[in-house]
Amino acid sequence: MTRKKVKLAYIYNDSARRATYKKRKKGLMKKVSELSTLCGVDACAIVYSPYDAQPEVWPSPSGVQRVLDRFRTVPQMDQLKKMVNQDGFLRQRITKTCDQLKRQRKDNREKEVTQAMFQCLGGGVSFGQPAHDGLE
Amino acid sequence: MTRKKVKLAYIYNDSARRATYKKRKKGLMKKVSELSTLCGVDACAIVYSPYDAQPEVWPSPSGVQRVLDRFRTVPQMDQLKKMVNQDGFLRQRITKTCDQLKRQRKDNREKEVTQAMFQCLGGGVSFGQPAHDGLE
DNA sequence: GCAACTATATATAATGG
DNA sequence: TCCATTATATATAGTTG
Repeated sequence: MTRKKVKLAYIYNDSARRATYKKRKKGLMKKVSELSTLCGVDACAIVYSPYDAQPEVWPSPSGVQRVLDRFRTVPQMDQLKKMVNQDGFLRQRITKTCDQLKRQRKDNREKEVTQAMFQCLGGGVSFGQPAHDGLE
Repeated sequence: MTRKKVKLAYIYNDSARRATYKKRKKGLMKKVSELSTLCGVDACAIVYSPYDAQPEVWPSPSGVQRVLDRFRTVPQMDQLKKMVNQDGFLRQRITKTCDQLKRQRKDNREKEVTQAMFQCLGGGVSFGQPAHDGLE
């Protein structure tokens, strides 16, 4: 989004992907915290990556836990599916997306062993914004 | 943050707060989806507010559920790390990770459905790789 | 309230050390 | 690799109908 308009697709270059990840994760966490602060809403974000041994979270592990507990009680999938099935345009879009997904799966399969090991071997605990318990 | 640099604090004016909420929630969801797509990471966001009956989530309810399940295992992992038996730990971790991977794959249909909705309903963003198998 | 529409603040891709 | 810089793409506060 800057020197050049980036294509919204998986970045295959390892170092470029990692660099982008670091920047965007930071930006995302900031956005969540701002939304929470400005509007007084309960929100959280969780990101898993091979770069962080622990998931990056906002606001704090316990804050996330609270939001998660709340989420568990809410059923909404049925409604979403119903909405989607009604729209032909969406369906077309989904079909197209599905093809891309297949290609991605193939790629992922090749990586998974390495990924699993990387996760296991990865280092220390690190959370996004430890000090701030977020919300309101 | 535009015509004027907004102070990062709760917006007391009801209508202004709601307007900001709507705009920023949309922007946040876009950011999460972009991070996930560009970097191939597993991520989710949940926002509760008085304006939406249901919590706003990304990517899909079940996708969020999966990330949440993963999150809950983290403290356990911390303890495991301190244990001495590296081999045992690694093996256990890999097994667990593979199981998660299976669930993720099974789940991708729903994920892509929600992403497609996000794209179509939310506006013109086009994803090159909407449903990613995550876990990298 | 909502959907544009700007004008501006921010986020960030590319670059250089 | 990480930082800092910087040029540009995006996000969004304020405004209007």
